[in-house]
Amino acid sequence: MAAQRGLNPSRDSIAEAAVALVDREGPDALTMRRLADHIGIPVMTMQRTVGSRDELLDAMVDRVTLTIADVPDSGEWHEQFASLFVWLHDVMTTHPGLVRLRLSRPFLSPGVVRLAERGLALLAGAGFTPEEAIIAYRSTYLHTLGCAAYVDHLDPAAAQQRTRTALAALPPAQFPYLTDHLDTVVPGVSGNAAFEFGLANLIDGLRRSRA
Amino acid sequence: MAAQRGLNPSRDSIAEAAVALVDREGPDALTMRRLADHIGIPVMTMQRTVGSRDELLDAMVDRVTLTIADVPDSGEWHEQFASLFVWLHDVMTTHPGLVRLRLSRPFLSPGVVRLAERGLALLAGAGFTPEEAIIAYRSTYLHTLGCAAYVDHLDPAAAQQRTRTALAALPPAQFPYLTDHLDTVVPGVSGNAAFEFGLANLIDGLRRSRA
DNA sequence: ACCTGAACACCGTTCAAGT
DNA sequence: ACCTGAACACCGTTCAAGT
Repeated sequence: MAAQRGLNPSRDSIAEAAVALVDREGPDALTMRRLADHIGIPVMTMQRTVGSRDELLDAMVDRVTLTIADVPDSGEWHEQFASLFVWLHDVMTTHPGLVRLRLSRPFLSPGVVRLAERGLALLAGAGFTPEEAIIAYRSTYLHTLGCAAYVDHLDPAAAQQRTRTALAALPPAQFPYLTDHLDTVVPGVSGNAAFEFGLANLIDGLRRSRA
Repeated sequence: MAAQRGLNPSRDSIAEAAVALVDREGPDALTMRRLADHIGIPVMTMQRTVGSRDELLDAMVDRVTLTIADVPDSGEWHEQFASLFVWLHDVMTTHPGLVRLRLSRPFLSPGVVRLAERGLALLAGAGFTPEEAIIAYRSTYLHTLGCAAYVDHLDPAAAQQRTRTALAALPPAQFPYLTDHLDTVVPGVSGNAAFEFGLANLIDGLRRSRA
């Protein structure tokens, strides 16, 4: 936890500690002061190597998205295309707070740029023009991030309970469907199944537009 | 701007001022103190009627999503279904900071609940089982919010410039597609066209699964 | 030169003092 | 009882004092 052998921790190891902190205690727990305390260095020493808070968030995304190379590049284009976004969704849901923290700016980390290159190249290989490819890529990309952003981190049970309470209080006359199907609707708020369904649906549409 | 006739502003009028503040100066500008100053009342007076910061955010979403009744309920189910999400996307992109501020908790405002009721009822009418309907609804819903969340608020030009600079610096050998199609890719980062494309694509898939 | 403590200008919320 | 000022425990970043 503390800096080893008196050496100041690197940008990447600070980012690692920050990701661990967010994973453990949620996005609101990430403050420069608290993180520095966790690592065991003065705040200003950390500030010096990692820059501002926004730059720390960049470093966190950099770190977390580096593993894209693991996605295989064999198989049909649509299978590879799907794998890319399953990978992205996995990364973002194993570190849930992160999407929320970084929503304000476009992701330009090496891993994400490589994802875009591979995704767009796959679409080009399947016959999409650049204009078609960028829109197809973008809609799949935003679908993935949208689903990942809505996964509740620390307490999904509490989120479901809040939803259930709110829906159960509705007047059945105006809300017949929601009140009738409460037990089906409430578990559905976890976005995971919705992601897979939407991704398959989107990619099916892309394939069909090529046939 | 100031409270009229000595009366303390209502929860809704505080929310109105808060939405205006976020529209004008972005999500980071929304603090309890600054908002109270804008309205012209002491912070604690505001706190009293609106509750905590999280409850203020709820009030803002409540206010902004009230107009769903305007969506017409005639036409084919898939047209109505599409209109619901176009409406949601419109609302969220005219008040961009809001999605980001409220990502942490499920939207349970009256307008959003009514959206869910109508959307799910439309799917049920088209023959989807409850289990199918909730997943279909959820993926469309998250796609919409995902696209809306990534619209950059205050300075889309700056966001595009940042993207362009990052992509232009890539080595063409490893990133042939991105460097070749820079002028097509960069404008594509605005999520609007991607939203419409993805929505049509998703709904086409839903229709096909019913045929 | 490098490092970092102290200080600054904030923040949301509690708590108690005013009426 | 209602209202709200002062205080508390934070926050990110600047600035200048240390070595």
